[in-house]
Amino acid sequence: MSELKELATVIRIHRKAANLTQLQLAELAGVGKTVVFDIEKGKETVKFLTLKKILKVLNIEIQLRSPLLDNQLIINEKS
Amino acid sequence: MSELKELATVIRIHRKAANLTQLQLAELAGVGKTVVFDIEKGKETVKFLTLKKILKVLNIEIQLRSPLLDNQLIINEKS
DNA sequence: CTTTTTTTACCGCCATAGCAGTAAATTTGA
DNA sequence: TCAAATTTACTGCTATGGCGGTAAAAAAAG
Repeated sequence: MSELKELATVIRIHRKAANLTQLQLAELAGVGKTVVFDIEKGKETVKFLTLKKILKVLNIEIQLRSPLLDNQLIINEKS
Repeated sequence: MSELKELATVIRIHRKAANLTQLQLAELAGVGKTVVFDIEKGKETVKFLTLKKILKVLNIEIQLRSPLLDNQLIINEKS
């Protein structure tokens, strides 16, 4: 399973857990319904900002990790 | 400091640590030099795939985190 | 079963991300 | 100091992401 398939799955699982339809999630995130569908389908070329809007609604954080980053930086925890 | 400023900073720090110029990083990632500059400047509307290409070169991993996923991690942790 | 809801899919349109080229600022380092 | 390297900053162009509308599958509810 590819990374973005996993991203798609993670989003779908969280959306279901939140008891939201794709349309509801899109509206809450302030994006078009097409994007939610595309992301859950595994589209790789979505805008990072758009993805973040959706992840925020679902309370999913993006964390950057690397050998250099001992303290992991959470980059979408606020705003 | 905004989230994406942090992302910009993380990328710059890793790029410097790898001793790469923006142009070299762009070429290694297979993207245009403009994008590397824009991201390090804090541009919020970069494509997720483009960002991933750059992060990959710098050996930075994107990790999704949420209460739901954390529980899963803890459950599966000591297998 | 039938009806309702949700998902999948496709459509044209618009806004813009990404591109190379260029050149000016800035930094580096010899 | 001063030349080279790098970064910053524009440009016009092309490709495409995101949009709502629509409607057919698919799933859920009754």
